[in-house]
Amino acid sequence: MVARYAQIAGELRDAITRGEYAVGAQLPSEAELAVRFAVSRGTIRQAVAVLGAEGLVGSRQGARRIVLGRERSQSFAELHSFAQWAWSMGYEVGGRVLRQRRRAASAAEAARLALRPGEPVLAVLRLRSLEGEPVMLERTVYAGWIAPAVERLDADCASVTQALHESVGLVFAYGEHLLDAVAAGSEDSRLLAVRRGGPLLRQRRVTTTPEGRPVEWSDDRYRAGSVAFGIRNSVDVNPLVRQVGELRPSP
Amino acid sequence: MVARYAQIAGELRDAITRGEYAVGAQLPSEAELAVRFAVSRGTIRQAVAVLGAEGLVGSRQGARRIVLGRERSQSFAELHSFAQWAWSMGYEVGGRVLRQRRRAASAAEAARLALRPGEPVLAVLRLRSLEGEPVMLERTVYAGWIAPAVERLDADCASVTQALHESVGLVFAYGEHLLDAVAAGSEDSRLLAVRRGGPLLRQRRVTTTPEGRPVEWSDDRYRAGSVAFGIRNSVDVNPLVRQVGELRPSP
DNA sequence: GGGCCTAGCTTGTTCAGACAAGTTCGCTTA
DNA sequence: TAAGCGAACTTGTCTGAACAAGCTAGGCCC
Repeated sequence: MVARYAQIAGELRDAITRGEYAVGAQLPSEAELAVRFAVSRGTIRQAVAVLGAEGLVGSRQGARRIVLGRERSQSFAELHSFAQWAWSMGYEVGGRVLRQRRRAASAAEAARLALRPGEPVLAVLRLRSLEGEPVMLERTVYAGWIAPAVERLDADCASVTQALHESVGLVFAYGEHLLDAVAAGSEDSRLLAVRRGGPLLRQRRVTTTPEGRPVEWSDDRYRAGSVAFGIRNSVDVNPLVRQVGELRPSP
Repeated sequence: MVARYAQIAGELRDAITRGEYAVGAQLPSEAELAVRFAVSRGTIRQAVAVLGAEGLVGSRQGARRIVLGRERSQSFAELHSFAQWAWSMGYEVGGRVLRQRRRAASAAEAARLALRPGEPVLAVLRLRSLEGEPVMLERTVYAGWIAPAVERLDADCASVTQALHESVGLVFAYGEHLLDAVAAGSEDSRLLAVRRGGPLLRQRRVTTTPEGRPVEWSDDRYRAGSVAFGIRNSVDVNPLVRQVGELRPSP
């Protein structure tokens, strides 16, 4: 059972993607759409709000909505799961666990995962590849309560997200991401086959269940040029934030 | 005149920031808030929707909303304008134009700026510093129609955004960003005082007016460690997208 | 022709009510 | 004790209405 406003949002999104409404063109008025879809104006507003949040259309009071772009934005699952993302694009994806061990959470890890320092966590090092080439190195710390389920997985399990969903019904719902660039360390350079000190795109992230319980804290490093992250924002909705790193890198 | 729902969103956001509602705690129910603020439930829903879009609270049907984080997210202006961001954090900021010239738009630039190839654009190279240290190199291409206003600015104008707003009333409303890591080129390394081939965080972006007219296309490169970009997302609202770069870097 | 002004259109805000769907928790039952 | 059930609560969806505020285009006047 999909909500009516979501169906309408889908139809409008498809129309935009098909080019029926060109970039820069105007969308029909809310009243017009309400008649066309035989719903109230409130439902139409919910539908176009979805498109607004996706950055596909913009709006100004008094003027008709305009189309800003036509690319479909990814689902949360596609962003969270490297494998699901690669599959959706038709790429061949690989993954291999290189190291896995239990240990006590550091202070920083405990804070990220809402644990007490010293509580057990599971640290995993995974190498991800795309079309056979190593592309990303994933250093993940799982909260102790999910560790047994992770340990039961195959070492070359492609989609951990999907496997955990199927085995224990775990669902990820919220994420917090920090993107920056770092120099490849010796382990990074060896495993990703890049020059030591060369550029890597780093994505640090915490992922949380629908109940707000943090599950994992990860440091993912992508080979430069292999992937980029995209974001659309506006005056009304700006999820992107710039933060200072360390101004003076410690020697 | 600020909308009532925005006021309520502000009060709730402040309460969360103050720690009145701890991370992981529940928010009062919509009905309760409606009584407390003496508005209808619809208005309360708009208010909490704002907090949801900011990633501060999460919600599931049937259960009370929970607090996910407490940091205030930045305004569009703070993200867009390097200077306004630095000022808001109390840092000293500097900017200097190193090169500026008019030329014809390349095919790629024309596509980004919704121009025809060959139409005139203004290319500017700016060095940005924080606390006296060079931190970011900004290569911006302005659409021809705004070029005269940009050329009238001082070479060491700190906030171009603010200056253009004051001089010609230009307002930025939408942005599209692409984040990745690149190796420092020779010009990059000289101006940012980093090793050639070392890591830089690259932010490529297009900014657009409220009418949907693209104004500038920029390639900003940050010294590694100086800044990071943060994003919160969820199953319901996911503005972040992962994209492939070039899988095989051209030799 | 050019500028001003207004009428009509369009989006933004708010309300009140109704029902659907999911969660929580205490009570009952095996 | 443990599982199952259901009532009360809470968020999600949708309607219809009204007014506010901003934009646009066409007509009018100079």
